[in-house]
Amino acid sequence: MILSFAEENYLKAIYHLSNAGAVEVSTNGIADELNTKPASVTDMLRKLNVKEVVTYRKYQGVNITEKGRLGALQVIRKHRLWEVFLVEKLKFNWDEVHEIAEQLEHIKSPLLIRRLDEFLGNPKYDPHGDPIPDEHGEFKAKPQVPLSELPLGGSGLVIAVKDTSPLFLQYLDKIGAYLGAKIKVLDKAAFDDSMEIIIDDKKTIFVSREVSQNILLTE
Amino acid sequence: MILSFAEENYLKAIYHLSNAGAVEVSTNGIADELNTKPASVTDMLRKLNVKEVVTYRKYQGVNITEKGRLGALQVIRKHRLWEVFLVEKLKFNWDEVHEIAEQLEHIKSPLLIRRLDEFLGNPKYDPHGDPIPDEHGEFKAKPQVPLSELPLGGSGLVIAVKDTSPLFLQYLDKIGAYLGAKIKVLDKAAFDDSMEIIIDDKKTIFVSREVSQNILLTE
DNA sequence: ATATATTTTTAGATATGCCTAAATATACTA
DNA sequence: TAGTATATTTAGGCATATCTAAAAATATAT
Repeated sequence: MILSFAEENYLKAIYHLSNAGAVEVSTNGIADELNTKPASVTDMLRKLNVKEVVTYRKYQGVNITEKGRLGALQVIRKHRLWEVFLVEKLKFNWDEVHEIAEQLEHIKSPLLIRRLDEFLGNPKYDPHGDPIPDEHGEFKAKPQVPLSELPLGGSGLVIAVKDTSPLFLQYLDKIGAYLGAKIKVLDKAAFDDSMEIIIDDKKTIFVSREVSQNILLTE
Repeated sequence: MILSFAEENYLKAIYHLSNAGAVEVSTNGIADELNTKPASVTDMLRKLNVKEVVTYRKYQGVNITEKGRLGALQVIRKHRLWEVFLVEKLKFNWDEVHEIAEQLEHIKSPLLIRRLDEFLGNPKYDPHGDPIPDEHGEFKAKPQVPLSELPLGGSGLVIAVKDTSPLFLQYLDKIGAYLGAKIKVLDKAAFDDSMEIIIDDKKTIFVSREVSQNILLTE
């Protein structure tokens, strides 16, 4: 099945939205995710429906099919492998790789990806802690808990980040909250859900709810 | 200056045709090179003319401008660096890399290319012996003589290949005419321009004019 | 349950990049 | 140099992917 650039991006967006809550994905939600207009989404959904990567009935939202899920996972696999390459081999920082990987993920060559995977030593996680699907779309996600849900006194290791925008990642660099860092909750403020945490038993800081929701930990 | 995928491909084709003979490039020549129709070329030439990467007056052929030449060289730089990456790092054979590099050459990120160049150790030549332009479009081509022009008894080292199609490269692999191999002309047949050669003082074979024109040597 | 608000779709454009068929300009040749 | 062949351009379409504005369907709230 051959998908265009644009089709791959829509599919990926629908996959992500499916996982982030309801199975039913809305036209507006996709438009938001992709910074396009709802009218454009409607057009594309009809095309994706014909290709049987989603099931779509107008006004009824859209569901990704198994075929679509596997297609999306292949694009995600490529994206994450390229991110590993950029960080591990080309010495990019983790906040610089997303945009470039958005381009690289559309390169069509199964052999290239197999060789790249090998060259990188078959990594299982990308620089943001997200799991890399294998050739069959299989992956194992480690159990992840947002920092925001930790109880007072609770602790865990940073295993992934939800928001991968440069600004957020740069902030994490600044406070030293790298992947693998240990975070312990010292205090929680009920009124705004901010918390005081200590990173690697060294640095004590306050983080807002916005931040604590986007840091994922293993227990 | 931002060029589209298609614009970059046209520019590259025009650059190659400019170098391979006349400065004036023909509409049909470009159509041939890109496997498109002359009518499509005419459309594109008008666009490229507006962007000032070529000078074009209808029925008068087209010339690449300095701005266009530099643009083309950047695409060529990316193409050749990716080819080095594919062969040196991902263990592709030299006949497998062209198509993939055709895709990779359009990735937009100056920083990526700078880092890739560094990672590869600033290579000066690609896997087919072609020089890699630097960031300013500068490169030094070694003097190249087609095998077909060598006199009887003459010899040289394979420094590049003109035809980079998989079939030709596989043929060269088969006869052992890798980059760096020594070739000596043992006999020349005037009637069909075929020749008998010896490769690395070991293997004697006959090659047609078609082949000898596409093997480039240093003297 | 009816009115209002929101979401989604349709209709009609636009831009890119390609095509075929026909017209026109240039080149070649007798 | 006239006539033919070749090269090039124009005209009109098509597909993809986007948009705005308006219409239609669905959701919500009193």
